Amino acid sequence: MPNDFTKLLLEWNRSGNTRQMPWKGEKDPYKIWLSEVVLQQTRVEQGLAYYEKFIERFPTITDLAMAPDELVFKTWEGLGYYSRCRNLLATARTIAFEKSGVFPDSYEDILKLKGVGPYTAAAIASFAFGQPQAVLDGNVFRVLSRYFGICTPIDTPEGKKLFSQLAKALLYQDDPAVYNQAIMDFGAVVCKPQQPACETCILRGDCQAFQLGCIDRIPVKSRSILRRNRFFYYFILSWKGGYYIRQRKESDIWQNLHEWVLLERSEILEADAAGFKKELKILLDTAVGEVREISVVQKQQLTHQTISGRFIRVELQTPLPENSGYRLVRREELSAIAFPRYITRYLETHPL
DNA sequence: AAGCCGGGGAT
DNA sequence: ATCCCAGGCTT
Repeated sequence: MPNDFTKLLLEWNRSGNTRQMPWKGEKDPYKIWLSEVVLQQTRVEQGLAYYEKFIERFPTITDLAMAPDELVFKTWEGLGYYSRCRNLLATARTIAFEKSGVFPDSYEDILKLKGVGPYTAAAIASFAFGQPQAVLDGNVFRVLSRYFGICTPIDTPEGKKLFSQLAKALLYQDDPAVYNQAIMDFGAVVCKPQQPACETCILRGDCQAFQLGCIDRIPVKSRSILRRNRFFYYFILSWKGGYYIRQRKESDIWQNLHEWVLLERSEILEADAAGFKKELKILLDTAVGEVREISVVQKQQLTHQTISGRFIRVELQTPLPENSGYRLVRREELSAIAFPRYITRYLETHPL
């Protein structure tokens, strides 16, 4: 027998939830998994086009598993958190080639997949296989903390444990999939982070945060993130119609994506052609050509870093040495290679 | 347990 | 500017 919260939530879902999404009611675990990974820390509106594009290009998990890495990364380009893409591909290959294309159907086995944590495992288990696993995402944290007036920080082990138990206890056993979908829809549409629709909310009579007038202070988070400033100077070196790039490998931002010749500094550098030419010469330990253009300062905000810098176009007079770490690619090849947004944004206004 | 990993939209 | 998003991995 459902409790009051679950009853009210299901009532809202029946009568007041008009939210539509392509994966709603979907039972194919591949599509569920794909949609969930795309949507990790990503708004539905932002992820939607990527989901459609993946399904179109890779209709089955085997299609995805057999695809070249670069095509998959190119499809993911611009969505961010690129480890999701790397793990997506690894898991597709594991399932396609080691599990005969059969998606695991128990929560425990789903949880073992790369890139699949407690939330995604619960989502797949409930949506694709109807299992009684309660999802716990940003929406659920917010809805439950407000409704029950819980001030325990949600980003601590204690908070995670508390909300996990609560979510489990509230789950509608007769239809876990509908319940999970409903609570996330409710959090996204009604119990929003800012300016929630309390005036029309059918749960407000029992909502502790609303009754106490502290909606805007719940959920509570313990730590605040601090950002560091980094300064990237990208040299776009051209040689005989080609351009030098490399793939980022270090454990740093934008892993697996490509970039131009990078000079990183701890401060902003002026648009000084002679200065940049000198820096480049030191960086590559080789003669360099003419500096054609230096861009204005471009800035991008990441979660833990603020990237600022310039793009410097240089026409080489000799090719780079073989051991430079960079490879020469033709201009036409660049459209198949994945770059971080910081670079594609520049290219939008400064085509090669 | 804390820190790190993108990009975009809303406020 | 700040917050947050259908979180998960690494250290």
